[in-house]
Amino acid sequence: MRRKPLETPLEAPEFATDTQRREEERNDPLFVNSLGKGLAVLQAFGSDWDALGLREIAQRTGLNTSAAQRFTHTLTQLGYLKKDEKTRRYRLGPRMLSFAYSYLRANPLYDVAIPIVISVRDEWQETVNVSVMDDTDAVVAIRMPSQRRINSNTAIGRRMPAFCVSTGRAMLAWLPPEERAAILDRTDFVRLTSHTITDRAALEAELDRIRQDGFAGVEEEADLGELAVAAPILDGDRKPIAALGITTSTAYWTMDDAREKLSPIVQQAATAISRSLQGWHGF
Amino acid sequence: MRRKPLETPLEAPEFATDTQRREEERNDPLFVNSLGKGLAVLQAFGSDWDALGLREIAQRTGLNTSAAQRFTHTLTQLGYLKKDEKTRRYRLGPRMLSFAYSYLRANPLYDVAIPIVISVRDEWQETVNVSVMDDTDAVVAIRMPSQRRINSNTAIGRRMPAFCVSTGRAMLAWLPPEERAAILDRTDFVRLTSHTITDRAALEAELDRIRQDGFAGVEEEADLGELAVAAPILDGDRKPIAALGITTSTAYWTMDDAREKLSPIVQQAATAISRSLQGWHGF
DNA sequence: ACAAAGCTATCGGAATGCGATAAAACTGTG
DNA sequence: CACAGTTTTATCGCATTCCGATAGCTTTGT
Repeated sequence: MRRKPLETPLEAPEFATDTQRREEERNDPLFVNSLGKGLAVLQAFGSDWDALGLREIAQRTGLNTSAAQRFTHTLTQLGYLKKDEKTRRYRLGPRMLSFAYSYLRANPLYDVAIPIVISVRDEWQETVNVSVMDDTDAVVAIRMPSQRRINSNTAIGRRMPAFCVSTGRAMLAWLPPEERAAILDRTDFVRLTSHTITDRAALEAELDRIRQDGFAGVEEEADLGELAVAAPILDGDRKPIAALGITTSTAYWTMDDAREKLSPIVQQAATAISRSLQGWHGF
Repeated sequence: MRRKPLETPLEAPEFATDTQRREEERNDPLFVNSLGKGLAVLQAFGSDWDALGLREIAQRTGLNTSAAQRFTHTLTQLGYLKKDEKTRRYRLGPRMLSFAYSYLRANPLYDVAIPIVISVRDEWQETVNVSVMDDTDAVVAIRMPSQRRINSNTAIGRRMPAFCVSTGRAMLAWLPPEERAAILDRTDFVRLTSHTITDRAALEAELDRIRQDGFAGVEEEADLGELAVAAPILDGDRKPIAALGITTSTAYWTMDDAREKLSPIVQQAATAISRSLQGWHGF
């Protein structure tokens, strides 16, 4: 509500996909609709700030009031939603955080990456994060913000289109060609800032360059004033399962400086993590 | 394995997670069972490390194979689970992280707490976290680990019984008496270490002391070798909605030192956050 | 104060999820 | 490599469970 809506993306379209997908899956006999709808209700809280009323939930999910009623009721009973009895509005409950815990604990990446992320952050006083791939998006899995660039709208779990962020590009660049192509086929090349590369051919050329350089550098393509470099984290099969990036401000760094000083850091950190991840195979 | 169909199949399906609650909700006409079961499947991944097979999921959730099949299928379709086609086992997908993001972004606590948490951590080189209350548990919402005490089994979303951790006690101590009592009634006073206070009367006395002191200090009651102090974060109604704590090691600190030096820090930080949270009312 | 909007409660009907079962795909053992 | 044991996938008829319309109730706004 009080956040600058500059050129930052207002991520609305996430639910639209769910709706149409549900439409297709109508005659999948194994698909449990009720579950899909219930989860859609949780997703409806996606990127919004304040609590939602029943009516709003119904609108966002495309459910009718009765259905929204049943699902919010169920989710509240189970502790996933909290209801303010006074305003009769709903919020996500802290239980939602525990899903993140389960994910992180199950992933050996977390254990090995955390100490390295911390030491890089402390040494360079810059924000460090590790992201993983989810379909066409890069999702932040670990984040250690620096004092001078906190940017509280980026937190663990934030998803950004992979094609325009440094960690995403690092992963894309190391993907086998056919997988890369498949993801780019599905990608919506949204222009998040005036600097965003939205031409697929140009992006593919950039990815090849990244692969040669050993790291990805991105300047103001996702957020204005932001400059980031990232390197891929590879599993036992040499497939990119994550990427480690340093995010900083154009106020402090030029891309040339970052290439020279920051890129060796992220490469070194990422390969150190990769080394510890031999024997692990992502899906 | 097949069951003998000789006996009359009186309501067999029961939830491993919460059997009794399910029993009550049996005749709640608004409760959507399919959603509850689907979420139980996600919870089944809770505290376990490696991927789960269909059979294991069925066992943990108390669902039969068919049901487990339908729910894993649905969750996989929607991207919440990832399936390894080779081993046919399931893992949580990165999408689970996004729930945490939604929760954090919706909570004004995050924005105001993050900078303060960071500066305390950097100044004192100690692990700082902010936890919130969920029923009888304290759940970590923000965590900035220090170099020397990383403890990767504590991460965002970890839930611990409130009664035996510093942040939990800080919140309990500032709760209105009847709410405090209600929570303690439901609490299972497990002995996590030999130091854990498991006597309710003793705990209540300690909570009163905490209330007077203005902070909670806990030594080795949840984890051996760990020492922590915490202070409550209050909303506009002066109700505790969270707590800020410093977690450190008994190798570096004695409780006396911590009381003297660390407790003013957490109290100061927590009140600073509380001040910014005037006008906010938790549920 | 009075509408209008939003939320809660109820209910009959039928679509949808249920669970048994069988086939298929692995796993392990000699 | 055959064979038994186990886990996963696929199919299907039936009844349970979810659906959505509706009406009554509570809050909000002017």
